[in-house]
Amino acid sequence: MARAATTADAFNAVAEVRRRQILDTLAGGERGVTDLVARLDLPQPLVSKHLRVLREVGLVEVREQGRERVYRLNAESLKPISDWVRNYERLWTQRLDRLDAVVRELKEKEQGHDSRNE
Amino acid sequence: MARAATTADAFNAVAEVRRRQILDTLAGGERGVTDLVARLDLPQPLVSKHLRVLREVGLVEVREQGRERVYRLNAESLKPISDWVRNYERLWTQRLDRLDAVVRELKEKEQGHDSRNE
DNA sequence: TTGACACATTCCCATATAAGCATATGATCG
DNA sequence: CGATCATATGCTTATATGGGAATGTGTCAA
Repeated sequence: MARAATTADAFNAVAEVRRRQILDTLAGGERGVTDLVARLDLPQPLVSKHLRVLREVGLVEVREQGRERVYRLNAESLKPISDWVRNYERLWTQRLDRLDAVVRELKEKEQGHDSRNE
Repeated sequence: MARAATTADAFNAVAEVRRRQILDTLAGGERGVTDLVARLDLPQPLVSKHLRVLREVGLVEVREQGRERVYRLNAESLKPISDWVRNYERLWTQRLDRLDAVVRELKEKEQGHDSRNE
């Protein structure tokens, strides 16, 4: 088996930096393709291809306006990623908390008694 | 150019479901490879390969204990993902808020006056 | 109708993956 | 030392990607 398709889910779609850049740009509001091309300084076909992937995963939606295609972000599709990663945030903050605790302990020891081992 | 290497960053490493499962398992505590193999019901070489990718990205760390290699999670390496996605969480909660507002407005209209168009 | 504009699609290629299978490496025990 | 356990690595194959270049498609204006 090869790697899962980029269109398999949000995780795979978002793994590509350019696609994240596109989403970041769309977070600022709807944009036509030409606008995106200008802002990202990428060849138009490339942008269109990435947009297609994002569309297939539901991360963006299109609206036709004359001869323009206005893309907009659909942030909800990022929820699976958000949900998954949230369970881990606890872990590194905990770790920092514990570090804080250790630091406090050390300070108390330092002030209270003599230092056992320098 | 082909797709970015899976070892390019956490985004790419985590795109693979199996690798996420491994991380999920390690979130419950350190585990040796054989233990992981049993829990995930995957061929050992496959697990080892995935672990290597995770190691190269810094998502896990190893400790040698006799002839065992105990892997542990390094959650901080998920921070880039967490940081990136956090900016979007706002967007869909906002959207829900706005929906709430719309619903409230509709209810008020419904109760206050007659309905213009059913 | 013709031309310009806004996008999407197609073809091509270098690259590298995930998984399967076999085998190598390294530590431990008798 | 030889056998065994615990992991890692090597090799192969099917698959599909991102990007480049060229071209197709649909819309609007003159």
